[in-house]
Amino acid sequence: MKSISETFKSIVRGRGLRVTPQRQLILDAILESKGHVSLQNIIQFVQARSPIISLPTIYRTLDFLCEIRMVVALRVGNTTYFEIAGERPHHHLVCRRCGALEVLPHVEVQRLFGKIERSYKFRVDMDHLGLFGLCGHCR
Amino acid sequence: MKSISETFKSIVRGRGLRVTPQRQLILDAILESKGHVSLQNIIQFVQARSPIISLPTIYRTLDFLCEIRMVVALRVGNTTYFEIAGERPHHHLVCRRCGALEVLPHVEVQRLFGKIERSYKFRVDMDHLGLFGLCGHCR
DNA sequence: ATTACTGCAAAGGATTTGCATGTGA
DNA sequence: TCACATGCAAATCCTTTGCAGTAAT
Repeated sequence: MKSISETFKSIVRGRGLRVTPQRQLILDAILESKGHVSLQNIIQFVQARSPIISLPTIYRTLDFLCEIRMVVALRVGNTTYFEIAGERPHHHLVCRRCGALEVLPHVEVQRLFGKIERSYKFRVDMDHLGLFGLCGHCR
Repeated sequence: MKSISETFKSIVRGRGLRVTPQRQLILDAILESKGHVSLQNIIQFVQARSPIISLPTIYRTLDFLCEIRMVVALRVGNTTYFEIAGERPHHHLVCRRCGALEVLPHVEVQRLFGKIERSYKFRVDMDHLGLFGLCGHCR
């Protein structure tokens, strides 16, 4: 089983594109987060390690990672999060107070989506939901 | 029973503030929509009728209407919608194809929120959800 | 007569683009 | 070598702000 970094290199090179230190570092920022990172945190992470990397490169690289389907972008409220593509669909519970994100599996929302489809003839097809509220600690 | 426009005038004057043609026109844009209007549609509506009204005034007035609780703003994806405050909480089904918004009453999502509270000790407190998908016509 | 509200122009922040240079394959 | 990727600077988009003039009460 190849590591995600290896997979990344094969995908990129397979397309005749290039693996650069910038791309690796930005991918690392997402990998090390074990879950999801906000755009702002990625920028901090990257610039802390290598202040030379420019903002346009960060934006372009994140677009690039999404295009090659290594990464997905999630909009939750005003914040954009990035995570390694994979275990989708799934959802997040976002604490308003402490900002913690907790994963909510898709099965939990399937009943609601099914009910909506039956009652409203509307097929909800969201593969990510960000639900705000208060977590156990902050209640 | 007073009309919404009358209510608006009393609220505004009651606070020592002023009813202006600009504010009335922007409120009309929301009232005539029978439901919800996007910011872009409000701008179009207003500027079609009175091109003199400036963008800053539109933004300031919408903030103002929200502050006095006549109107609520909803972010659905990248778009901000405005509607007359009132029957909340409630939710929207948004068709990806035709853009139609359908109302989803809060009861429908209550079961999910309750389940989440029991299983995850997380209290979801969203009073508006925008659920994307395909409506009956566009399926 | 007050003083809140408006319009204009300009500032602001976040993201994107053009172009010359640098660099991975 | 050669095209892709980067960095810089500038452009863009949407929204907000400062300020002097206008208008509602």
